[in-house]
Amino acid sequence: MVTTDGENAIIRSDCHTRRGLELIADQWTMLVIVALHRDTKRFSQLHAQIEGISKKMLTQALRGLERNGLVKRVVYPVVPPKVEYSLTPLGLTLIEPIQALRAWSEQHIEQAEQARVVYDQQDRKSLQDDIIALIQQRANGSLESQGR
Amino acid sequence: MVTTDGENAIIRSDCHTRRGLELIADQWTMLVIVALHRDTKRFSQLHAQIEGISKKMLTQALRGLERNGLVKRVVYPVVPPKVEYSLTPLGLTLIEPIQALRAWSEQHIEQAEQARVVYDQQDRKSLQDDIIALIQQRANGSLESQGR
DNA sequence: CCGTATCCAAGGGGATACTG
DNA sequence: CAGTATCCCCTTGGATACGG
Repeated sequence: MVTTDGENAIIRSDCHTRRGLELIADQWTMLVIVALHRDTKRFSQLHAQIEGISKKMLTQALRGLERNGLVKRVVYPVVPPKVEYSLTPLGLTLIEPIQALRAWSEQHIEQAEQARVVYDQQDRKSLQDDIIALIQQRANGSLESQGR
Repeated sequence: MVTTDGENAIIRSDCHTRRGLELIADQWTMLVIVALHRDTKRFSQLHAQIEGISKKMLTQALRGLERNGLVKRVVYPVVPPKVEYSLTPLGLTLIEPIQALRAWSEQHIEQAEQARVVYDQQDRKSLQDDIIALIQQRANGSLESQGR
């Protein structure tokens, strides 16, 4: 009996994939990398460019990227302060896989969101059904107690 | 004056990329997709295969994937219950970009983690320096108050 | 300008027990 | 087996104020 098995291997918590995901698998980190694609940027530029990110979250994402050698941080000792962020050579290697994700989003996100609409409609529908069934039950209950 | 500008465009909260990231950019979802790569799997199989995931988190990830049309859920009305999960055609299209991330991890994760060790060492070092400086300050302080 | 420090409300997520 | 429900702690993340 031949078991290729590769598909059923345990995805260990210390496998390369998971350690990789720990670095970038959140809502902000990949966006910061996208924003730094090609250009060096200042903190305030990034903050303005990524809609909705707070300073706290931006700082957090940048620190994580810097810590893992994906982003370089350069402080200019001037007043007012000036700090520039850029991708390191290692950080640049992430552009390709992230672009793949962006391309997927361009092509497929609408289909996924349409599926979601259908799913949520079904959800609401069965919720309604449940409520109707519940009302039926209660109605029967009061009829019974009236009957006795 | 020519401004290509493409690099400085605002990353809007409703752009395709961000809507795509909302679907999969967390610690578990992509792993579930990886686990379902090729094979249909039962809930318990997935739970066993993805080390460290709780039933709650697995359920949550699967519901999200199902909701967005990336995973198909089939319930067999038998005792004991049996539920099978598999990637939809749409879900299958995600394999490629995710494989790109896995490949990146294989190639680069060690370099990133080495950078992290260096970064953390520097952190500890400057913390030590700060403590030393603090002790110096206090020592000077007590000398001054003694002097008077 | 580029953050850090602090406070605080909201929710994430584990442990456990329970159901069909 | 495949979840759901509940409790509860602890983290997350926004708002605000402050510091270099």
